[in-house]
Amino acid sequence: MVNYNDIARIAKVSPTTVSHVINETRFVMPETKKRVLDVMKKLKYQPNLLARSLATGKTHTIGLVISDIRNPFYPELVQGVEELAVKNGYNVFLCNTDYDIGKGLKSIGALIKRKIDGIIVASSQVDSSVIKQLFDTNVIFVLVDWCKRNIKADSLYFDYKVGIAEAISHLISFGHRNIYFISGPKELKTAEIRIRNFMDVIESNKSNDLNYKILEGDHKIDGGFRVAQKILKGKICPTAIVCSNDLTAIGAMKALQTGGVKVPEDISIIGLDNIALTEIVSPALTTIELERYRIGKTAMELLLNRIKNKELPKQTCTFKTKLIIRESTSERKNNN
Amino acid sequence: MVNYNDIARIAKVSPTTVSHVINETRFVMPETKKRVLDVMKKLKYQPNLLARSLATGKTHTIGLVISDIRNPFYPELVQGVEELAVKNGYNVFLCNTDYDIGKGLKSIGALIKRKIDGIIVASSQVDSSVIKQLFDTNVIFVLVDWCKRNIKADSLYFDYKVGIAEAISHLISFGHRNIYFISGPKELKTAEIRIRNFMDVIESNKSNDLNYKILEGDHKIDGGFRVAQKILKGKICPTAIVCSNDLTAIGAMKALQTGGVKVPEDISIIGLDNIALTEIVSPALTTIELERYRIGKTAMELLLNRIKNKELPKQTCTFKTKLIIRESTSERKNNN
DNA sequence: AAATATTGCGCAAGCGCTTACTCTATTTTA
DNA sequence: TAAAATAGAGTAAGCGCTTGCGCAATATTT
Repeated sequence: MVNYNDIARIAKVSPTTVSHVINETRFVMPETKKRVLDVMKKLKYQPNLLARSLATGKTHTIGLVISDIRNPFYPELVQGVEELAVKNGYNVFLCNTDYDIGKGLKSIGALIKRKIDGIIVASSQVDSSVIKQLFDTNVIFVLVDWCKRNIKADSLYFDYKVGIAEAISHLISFGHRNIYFISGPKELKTAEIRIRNFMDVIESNKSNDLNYKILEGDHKIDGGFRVAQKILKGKICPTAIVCSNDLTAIGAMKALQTGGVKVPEDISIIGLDNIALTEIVSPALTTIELERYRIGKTAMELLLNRIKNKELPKQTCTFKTKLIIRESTSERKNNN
Repeated sequence: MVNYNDIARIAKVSPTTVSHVINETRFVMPETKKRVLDVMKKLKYQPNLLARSLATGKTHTIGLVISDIRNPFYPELVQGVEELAVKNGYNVFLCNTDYDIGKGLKSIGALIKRKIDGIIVASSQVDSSVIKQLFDTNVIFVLVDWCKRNIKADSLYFDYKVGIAEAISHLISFGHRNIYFISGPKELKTAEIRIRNFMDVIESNKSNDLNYKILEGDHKIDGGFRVAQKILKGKICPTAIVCSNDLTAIGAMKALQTGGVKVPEDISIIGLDNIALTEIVSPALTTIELERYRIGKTAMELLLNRIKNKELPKQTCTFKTKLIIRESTSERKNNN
C-alpha cells in the first residue's frame, strides 16, 4: 500500500507537506502542491483513515443502534441518520439488537472500542444497564424515543399524547365510548410509554365516561390478529380499537374482517406509526403519524452539535404526533 | 484514555505481555495473566481497535452498499448480513446510494479508506464504473443480484427465470394469453434483469401464442398505480399483469380496484419479492418469492470465506425463486 | 544596512497497538 | 556437570498518519 512516505519521496517534499496539502491545513506553494497532488493521482493514493483517526482522535464514524431493521419503524429513521451523516463526512455502523439487551450492550461496547465519535441509540430495548454503560464510558450519545424524560442526556421524543388525544377525541366525536387498546410487549420501553400515554389520555377524558381495556400484543401483525380474535370471542365487544403500532392494527383488522366484522362499520381501528402499509390496506388505516425520517435526521443533528461542542447544554427535541384520518374509523353504529 | 502502557506499568509487565494476554496469543503464567486482567478490569480498560487495526491490517469491519433502506427489498437482506457479521466479530458500515451512482462510488471510496475488510454491494445502481473501482482498488467484495453473470467475482444471484416461468405457467393454466409486464425503471440493473427474464420466459412459451407488452413503472406503488390506470384506458386490456416488484403490483391492484376492475376476477396480478405487505393486501398477492434474508446471510458467508482466503476460486451462488400462490390470480373470465 | 518579521517547509515525536527477535533463568539431556 | 533445550517475558521497530516546534531564506521595517 502506498503511503505518505512514498508520496513525499517521489514529490521531493516531507511527509508533513503531504499531510498539509491533503488536509489543506497550512499554506503550501502552488507548484509544490501540484507536484504532490500529481504524485498522489499517479499512485492512486488513498489516505488511510485508520491512521488518521489514531493520530487525531476523531474517526468521523458514528454508531446507530436499533432493535430490528425489519420493523417498519426503522428504515426511515436510518435513512434520516445516514443521509445527514454522509453529508457531513461520517459513516455509520448499523447495529441491530434484535430486541436483546445483551446484544445491545455488546454492540455499544464494540462501537466504543472502534472509537466512534458518537452513538445514536434508537433501540426500544434500552434499560438502565445500557444507560449506565453509556454514561460510564463517557461516550457521546443521543437517545431516541426513550421513556424516562428526566434523564440528563441529549434526547428526542415523540409526543404520543397529542396524537393519541386526537385519536380519542376523534373516536369520541364519532360516539365511541368503549375503546380497547392493543399494546406492544410490555417489557419494551417504547411499548410501555405508549400504554402510559393512552392511559393518561383516557384519564383526562373521564368526564366522557369511557370504558377501556388494555390487551397485550407483540407489535407484529400476528399479535394484533391473535388479540383481536380473542376480543371477538369476549362477551363485551369494543366499538373501537386503538393499537400501539400499525402492524398490530393491521393484524387486528384482518382478524375482524376474517371474523365477519366490518371495519369501520362495526368496529373502528386506529393504528400508530403511519407506515407505508397503512395507505394500502383496505380500508386504509386511520393512524397516528410519527415523523421517523425527521427524528432520525434530527438525532444526527443533535449528535453533530454535541460532537462539535461537548459542553453544550443538554439538548432535547419533541416531535408532535398527529392523527391521520383515513377509512378505518367511522360513526359508531351498533350498541354494544 | 488508558492504554497498554498504563496497564503494563501498573501490572509490572511489558506492553507485549498485555497484548498477549488480551489476544491469548502466547503463553503467559496464570499469576501474571491474572494480574494483568485485574488491572484491566480496575481501569475499565477498552482496547483501541483502531490502533489494533492499524497494526494488524485487519479491521473486522465490512461495508454494505444498498440502494435505499426504505425499499422493502433491503431490510431483510441487511438483517442477514448484519447478524452473521456480528456473530463473527465484524461490524458493518451501512451505505445508502439513494439510487445514485455517484453516491455509490463515493461510499465505496470512503469504505476503502476506512480499510474495511470487504464490501457487499447489493445496490441496484451498480454499473461498470463501480465494478471498475472495485477491481482497481483491489478490495475484497461480493456482488448481490448484479446482472452480468460472466463477471469474475464472487457473486450471488436470484434466479428470476424459474419463478417467472412458474408464474407464467400458472397464468397459462388459468387460460390467460394476454399478459402485461410492468417493469421497474429501465436504468436499474435489477429492473433490467427482471425484464430480460420475463422476455426469455415469454419467448420459451411462444407455442402458447402469448400476447404481451412491457410498460415501465418505477418500482414504487405510485408507478404501478399510474401504469395500471393507463392500461385501463387502452383499448386492449390484458387479463393478467405481472409486475417487476410487489410495490408495483400493489399500486396496480389499487388502480384497478379504484377503476372498478375486480382482482382477480377481471384481471389477475402477480408480484415479485414477496414482501410482508403481500399477505396483508386484499386480495392477498400472488407473488414470486425472493429469499432476501438468506441471500444476505450467504453474501456474508462468501465474504468471510474470501477474507479468510483471498486465493479461493470465484464463488457463485444462485437462489431459486418460486411462485407463492395467493388470491390475486384466478381463472380467466372475460374475453378481451 | 542592520534588525526584525514573514514565508514555506522539514524534523521528529507520538497516537495505541502488534510481533519478530532477544534475553535470562530454569530444566533437560548426555 | 557442562551443554543444550525450553519456558516465560521484554525490547523496540513499525503500522500510516498529525502537528508542535524550529529553521533557513526572503521580505519588510527603521
